[in-house]
Amino acid sequence: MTETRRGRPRAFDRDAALAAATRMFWERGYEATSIGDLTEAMGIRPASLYAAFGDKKTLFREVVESYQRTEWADFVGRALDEEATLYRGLARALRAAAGIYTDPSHPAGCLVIRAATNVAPRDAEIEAYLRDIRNANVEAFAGRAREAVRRGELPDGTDPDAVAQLFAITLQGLSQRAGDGATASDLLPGVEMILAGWPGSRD
Amino acid sequence: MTETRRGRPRAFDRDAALAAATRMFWERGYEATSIGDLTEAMGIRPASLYAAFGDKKTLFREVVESYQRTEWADFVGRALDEEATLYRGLARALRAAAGIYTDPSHPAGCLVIRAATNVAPRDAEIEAYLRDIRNANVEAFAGRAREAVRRGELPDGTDPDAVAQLFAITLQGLSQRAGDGATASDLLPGVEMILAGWPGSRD
DNA sequence: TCACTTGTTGAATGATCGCTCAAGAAAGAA
DNA sequence: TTCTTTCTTGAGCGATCATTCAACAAGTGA
Repeated sequence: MTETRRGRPRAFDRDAALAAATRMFWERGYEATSIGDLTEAMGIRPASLYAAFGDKKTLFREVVESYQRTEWADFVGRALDEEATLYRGLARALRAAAGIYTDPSHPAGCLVIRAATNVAPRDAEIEAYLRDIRNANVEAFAGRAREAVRRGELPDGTDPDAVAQLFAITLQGLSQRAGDGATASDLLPGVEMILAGWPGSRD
Repeated sequence: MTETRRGRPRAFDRDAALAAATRMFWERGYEATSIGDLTEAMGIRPASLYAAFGDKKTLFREVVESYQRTEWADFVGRALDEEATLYRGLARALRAAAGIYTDPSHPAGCLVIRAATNVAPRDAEIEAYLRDIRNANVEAFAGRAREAVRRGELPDGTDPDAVAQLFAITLQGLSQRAGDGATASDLLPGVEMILAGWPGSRD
């Protein structure tokens, strides 16, 4: 029972505008993207942006939330969820990251990792917002690793936190290297070398 | 034969001011550090900064050059130069990075890796300046790895570029994790797991 | 002593920042 | 038609940005 909207209808596609904003933030980061950059990319004027999305910080949070639901970010969680063992999930995620982070059809690397690294004090909450997401992801990796140790997928005494940090270090490093122009074929052999150190079974 | 300086002498210690500027840029990055932030940290006024260091970009380049000569950045090259084998140099550098990047006595991570990642188009040359340094370092790693393969330190068929990317991915990932608040004891076990995959001799 | 050189001071430059507002336009409701 | 609601437009807000300038201060050289 959706009521008919009163008042003048929006003249632009909200989802398309959000996608354009996502691309800008992904490419330049939060602070380096100005409202002027956004309105130009979205094809609207400032007052329309503020009416439809709130202020810049609110828009950015909505961008991040929608980004995390896309395949460009969700591939990690899906790999860990869908594969039967931790090694398979982790290996699939890291190999996929080498491809996705360097895919030329969109900005390099991961938006959550890259978009708010150098930030003035006035935007410290945005920096913390992304950092909290990243650290929560590391904690989720550690939980998955503890489960794997319990299941006997890893040798006794293997440190689940070490596995989680290995994973986080590699993912964040891949994102950085992609931002520096590395290609998938540059990164994949490095990923394979890292996977070679895996302590347990590869099944 | 240093001539005596004519004119009014400088009222501040240029090296100390440069160190203060380094700290600011290291902590916040290039764009998020304003001239006002710098003059406050350096204890001087804008006109003195411009007289002594040129404009913001020139100051930043001098900061980066002096930073690279410090132990906080030079430890990588020294590890690779001083150790007899590539593995030893690489292992020493990565273990040291886990400690140095998280050392609470200075800002987290590496200035060259972190200080210009989200940058507006007007400062694209600064972004490129640091990226070129990083990519030149990767190329230097690859050269060192080619030499190691030639020397027989690594199994036949080992890809020197893969070794270089493994090294770069890990270093840049460590810098990122340190920026997110990870400690040395968080990161070291992850480093050890990565080193465990090394294909050749550990000597 | 006086010219010359260099550094410091405080104010001010134009540009850009995120954001807002008054006026008008386009829809449904009465 | 007229009222109400919502959106768009274009102009403009104060704040902050990097940078500069004229006036003054503190040294050296003659």
